Amino acid sequence: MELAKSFEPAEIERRWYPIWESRGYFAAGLDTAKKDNFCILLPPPNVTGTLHMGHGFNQAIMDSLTRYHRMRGDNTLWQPGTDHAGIATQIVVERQLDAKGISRHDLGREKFLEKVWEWKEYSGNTITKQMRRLGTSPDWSRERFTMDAGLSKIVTETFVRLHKEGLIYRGKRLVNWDPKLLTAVSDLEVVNEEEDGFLWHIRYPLADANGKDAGSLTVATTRPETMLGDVAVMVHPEDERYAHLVGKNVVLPLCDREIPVIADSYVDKEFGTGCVKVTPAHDFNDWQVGHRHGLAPISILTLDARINEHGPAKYRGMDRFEARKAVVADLEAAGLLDSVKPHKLVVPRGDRTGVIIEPMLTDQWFVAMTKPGTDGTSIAGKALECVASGEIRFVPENWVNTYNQWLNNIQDWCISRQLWWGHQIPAWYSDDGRFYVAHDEAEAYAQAKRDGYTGGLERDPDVLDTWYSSALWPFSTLDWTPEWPAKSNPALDLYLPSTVLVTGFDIIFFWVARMVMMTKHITGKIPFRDVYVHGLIRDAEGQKMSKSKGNVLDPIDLIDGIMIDDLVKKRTTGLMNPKDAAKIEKRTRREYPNGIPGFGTDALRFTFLSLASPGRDIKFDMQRCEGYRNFCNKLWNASRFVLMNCEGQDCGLAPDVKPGSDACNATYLDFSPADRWIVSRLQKVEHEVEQHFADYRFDLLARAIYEFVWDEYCDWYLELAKVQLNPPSPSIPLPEGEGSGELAAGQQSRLEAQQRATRRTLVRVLETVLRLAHPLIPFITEELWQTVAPLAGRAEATDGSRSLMLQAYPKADLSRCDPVAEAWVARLKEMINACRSLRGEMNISPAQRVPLVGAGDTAILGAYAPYLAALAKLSEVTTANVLPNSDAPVQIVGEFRLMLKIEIDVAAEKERLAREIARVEGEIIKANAKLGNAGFVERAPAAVVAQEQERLENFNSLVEKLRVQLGRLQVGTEA
RNA sequence: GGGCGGUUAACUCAGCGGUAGAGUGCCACCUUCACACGGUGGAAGCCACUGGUUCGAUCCCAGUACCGCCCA
Repeated sequence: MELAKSFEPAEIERRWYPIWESRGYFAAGLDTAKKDNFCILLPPPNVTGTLHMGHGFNQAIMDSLTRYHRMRGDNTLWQPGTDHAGIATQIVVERQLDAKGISRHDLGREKFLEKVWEWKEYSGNTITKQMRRLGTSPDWSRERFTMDAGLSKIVTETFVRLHKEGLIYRGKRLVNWDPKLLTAVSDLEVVNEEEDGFLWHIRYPLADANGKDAGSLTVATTRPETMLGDVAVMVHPEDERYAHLVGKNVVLPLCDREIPVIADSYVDKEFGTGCVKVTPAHDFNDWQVGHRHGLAPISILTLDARINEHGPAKYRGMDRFEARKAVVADLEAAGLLDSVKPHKLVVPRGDRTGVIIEPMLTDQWFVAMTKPGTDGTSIAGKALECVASGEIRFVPENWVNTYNQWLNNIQDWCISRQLWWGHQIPAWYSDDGRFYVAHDEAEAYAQAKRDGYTGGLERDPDVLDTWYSSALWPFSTLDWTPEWPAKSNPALDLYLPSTVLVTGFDIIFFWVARMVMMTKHITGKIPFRDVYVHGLIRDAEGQKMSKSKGNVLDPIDLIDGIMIDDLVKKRTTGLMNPKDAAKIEKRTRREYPNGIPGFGTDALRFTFLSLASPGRDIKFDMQRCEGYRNFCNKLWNASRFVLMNCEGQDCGLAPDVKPGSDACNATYLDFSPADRWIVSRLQKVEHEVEQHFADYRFDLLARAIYEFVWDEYCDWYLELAKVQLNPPSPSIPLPEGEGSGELAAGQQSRLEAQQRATRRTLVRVLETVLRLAHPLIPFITEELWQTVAPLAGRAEATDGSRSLMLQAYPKADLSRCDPVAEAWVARLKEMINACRSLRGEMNISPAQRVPLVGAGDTAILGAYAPYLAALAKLSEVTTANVLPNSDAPVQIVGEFRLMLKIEIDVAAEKERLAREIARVEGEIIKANAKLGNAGFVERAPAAVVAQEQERLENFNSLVEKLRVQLGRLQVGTEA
């Protein structure tokens, strides 16, 4: 089959993916006899929409690892699935309903959930379709969803267990409350950011038994409206200014209440007036203070953040911001407002809604993080231990700090959410305030009965934090059972713990730490051995990609390409704030005036992997993507070349011929130093690649492959092979002693043996490269391999029923490294480069062939001659013991001197030589200085000193020859 | 306030105790029979700054500046 002239990815991708999938190549390996098992859990994407660049990046890494281990013959599982993403998904669906003027309450819980399930089907399918476009190879037959029946059952089971152990509890606590969503959220779902605000100084008059004006205390606050819920004023115990007032009362303005002045070291004497109001129901720190001082909190806000019945009648029903204005105005009217100053403060906002989070006193469920369990260790303690002991390893390891720091300061985890979409909490309430945590309603009733309660039970309407079920992912997706380990299955036995978790640092707390905690606590096993933490994909300016900024890229658009109008439309529809549209459109049109060209999946994947340097975020650079698309094209065309030269030819693959065997001798296969060199280099690359996979250094791995293919195989070996396949034309004299003229029969057969060896090397190296690169760029390699492999003797069947996916991954055979051949080629390259740079400096057109005279070992020069002639565009190569006396430019390569026989500008050549002499003299001065330094000679390692001496000798000999050459020019011109 | 990372060519990034690298871009030449998504040659860097350790520092250590992130 003739290959297209250039690589056209679209059709190839469309064709291969269904073949791989339908043939079951992605299926989990369940061979219990194998000792190497490799498993990756897909961080389940949220069913809130579509995949973004971060997913593409994350998945390119995981798929490369999976394909690599699968080819290595390991039992392999890449476990896919999606996350119900409680809040996020509920918001998406609510917004859709909103557009039709319907609220979720209009529908009712049951009907609303039906709508969400519909959305889940749609979104889930979109995501898995996109993953397929990325060429990912998870075991789709094992796809899970966090709200599947099986996973839900495990959620209930763990909840009941933890509750029984006293590690899940219900309590009235101050929690982060989102007044828009009307639900509690966890600490992690609150984003604290500094914003501009004000600091109000308010005077609280001292209460005096006689009713006279006894002065006042001035408190500073950023939230004046919360004063309605004040229960005290506090000062620092060592603050002399206020010491005499501690224990007295002040009158709370606007409210008809007296509150005490207390002393607590929490107060910062230097901040504001050194005098702080205490509002335990609306501030986390004040809650602690109130608790220490036995002050009952007064909650003044309703759940939607309006003043409630505990506030003065005037303010009741006002929104918190409206109330703030009213309170400030009234204080001012009363002459109690001392000052208002601009002030920067940290404002907590809900990460989903952006509204200001209100600390709110509510009944919620919590997981106890630091309370010792029945085995004496807390959940957080276990998570710390797993990492401290080295059972779990972070890559790069500095993330351990982040992990430890968080776990060492962890608060109990609020897991209840006042939402509808999610796992409903398995707790049932009696009419009289008792509750029963059970696997199901029947069990709850049984418990109630034993408890002496015979009335009705009502299930807790709340659902669990979406991360609760995510925390169970490492074992819930493997169909863990409550009876485990008595009842298990092969996947669970083989793949818990999994090998590596590949994730961004943004979810170390949300997800990674919680998986460790829950998996370790419930199963006693760690969830995974390695945590490979990669950076975030940012846009070209280093900005985080977000819909509202309008800088998101869809990985599919980089694969297929997109017209500018479509891109603008995509970026500007469905905005939270439609006002951004104009700005986004302008920016997009400026950045992509012609839209985005399609690069294909392989190029995109290769780009992601190349950019995956550890410990840093990625500014996504489309030009890099273009460069790697070009690389794919290069590989494609190199394959075309090999096929053109090898298809239908004898590629030296007679069945009984193995490298090193007797049959592999000069009469059948005559490998040149160039052949042996490329094979030698190949071993080194294979070796490097193995190391880079083990170290998760995908950037170096991609580069090793890139450089081998382009710089070694294409730029050099293919060019050298052309010489071997097309014997030198008679115009280039053969080395001395071999003569020109008719080839003798023996020479003819030797030539054939050489060409056979060349073809064999061409095709075998290429075939190996395709296997080597397949985990990174699966489509192009598969397509090419189908044609290349039969020629390389790697595939018996040529009907297309075999796949590169199932081939063995190349393994380095370092005994095939060949230093002699490497040195031979290195010197040849030097000579060719020397000729090329001479040509360049002499401004010789690439089209012009020029003659060369070489002086030095004539046998070696003779062997190099045909290669030199072809690669340096020489019309003829002659050898001589002494270079002719001429003005022609000369390059010195080791012991060899190469002269291009051309007419030149003598002045220019003299200048060139002088420049070169100056450069080398500079090096000589540096080397001499070094070697003249007693400290260096005495203390530096002998090898380093010897190396320096050798350099110096080389420079000295070079400069001498250069001077001779320059001298000859001067003599020549003077004569 | 605590912690982490970054600063290397115009851009995006590797690297590393002993000769500073790649891709893209730029300049010149070349449509040579795999590839113009190409070839050959070339220009381009006080490796942020200041000290220290060392025979030797872009690299290790300390500090400074700037940029970014996380936590409180």
